[in-house]
Amino acid sequence: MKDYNFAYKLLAWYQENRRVLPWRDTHDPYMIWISEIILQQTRVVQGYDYFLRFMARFPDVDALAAASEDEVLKCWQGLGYYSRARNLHAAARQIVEWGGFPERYENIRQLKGVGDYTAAAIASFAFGLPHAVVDGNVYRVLSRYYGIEEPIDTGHGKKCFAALAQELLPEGKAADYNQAVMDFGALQCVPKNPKCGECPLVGGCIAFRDKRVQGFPVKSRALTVTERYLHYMYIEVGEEIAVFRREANDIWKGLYEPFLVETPTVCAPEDLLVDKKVPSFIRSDKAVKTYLCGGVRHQLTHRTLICDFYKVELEDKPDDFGRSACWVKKGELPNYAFPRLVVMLFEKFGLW
DNA sequence: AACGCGGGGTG
DNA sequence: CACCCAGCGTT
Repeated sequence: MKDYNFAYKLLAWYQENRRVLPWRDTHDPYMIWISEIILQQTRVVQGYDYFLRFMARFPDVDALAAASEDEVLKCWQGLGYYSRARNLHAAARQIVEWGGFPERYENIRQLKGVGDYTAAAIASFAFGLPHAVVDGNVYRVLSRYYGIEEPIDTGHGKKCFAALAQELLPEGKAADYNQAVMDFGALQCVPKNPKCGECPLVGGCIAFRDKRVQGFPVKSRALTVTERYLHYMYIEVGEEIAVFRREANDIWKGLYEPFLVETPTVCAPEDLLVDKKVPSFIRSDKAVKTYLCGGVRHQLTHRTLICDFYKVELEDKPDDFGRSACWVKKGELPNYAFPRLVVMLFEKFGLW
């Protein structure tokens, strides 16, 4: 049996409390697509300025498709989850090849970087199609209201929530309803200390009735944080700095960084600057000086990066790094996309 | 099914 | 410090 009460109370709340955002009140699929990718695992306040800059720099899908991947990543610098930018760029070229933005859910869903959530968001917001979104807000709101103990991070759990969300979708109101649940989760039914005292749905909320609001949603496993040990070598010859584009399927793929030596465990300078750990041209002798400038800890969601920063002084460019270097003039460094950690190191040591 | 992927805000 | 955010792709 369909619970119309839930949807209509939510829609009434939304009319009074909706956020005004630049990607709302438009049906332009390009604008909606960009906003949805930016907002994956990213709060509105964090993505807001990036959205405005991105639209100014790449106003339509042709502009995005014509750009280089490096230009797109530069625009994305600091936002994180850089595969979003790479996939966005690849998808733009796909769209141009198709001759325009896809208008059916199945075709939208085929774009790189577009999963079930984003396909439903674009389909409903741009084209009014009846697909329910399921994001972190929806998991929290539905699990609390209906008291669902099914974990949200298993295949079975995801299916259950997707089916319920779809069933709750009011006919002809997919766009408003989807926006309503997400705003409700972001503003009212927040993760910690939700505003149950002034909630229009509190009368039917199972979690509130059982005084277990903070126990929802249920997750089956916890995040594990491990450490990585990075040693950056700032190599300057004349006016030029050696930087390298990360190509591996690892953190920061597609971004640039100084010469990196990574060790499996902590490693002090006297143990690092020996044969077989670093290339010979970095080891200090009469012609080469390598010295430690300092260290920082950098916290990511799932990694603690323990990072030392070295300067290497030498007279000529080494002929073999074992990887392909880009020699960049100091003043040109801001044209390259760097991880936040590298930006902070450059600032800390006054290197740009 | 489980894991990897950023950065920042919040209590 | 732990947890979460308009999730997705790979293994």
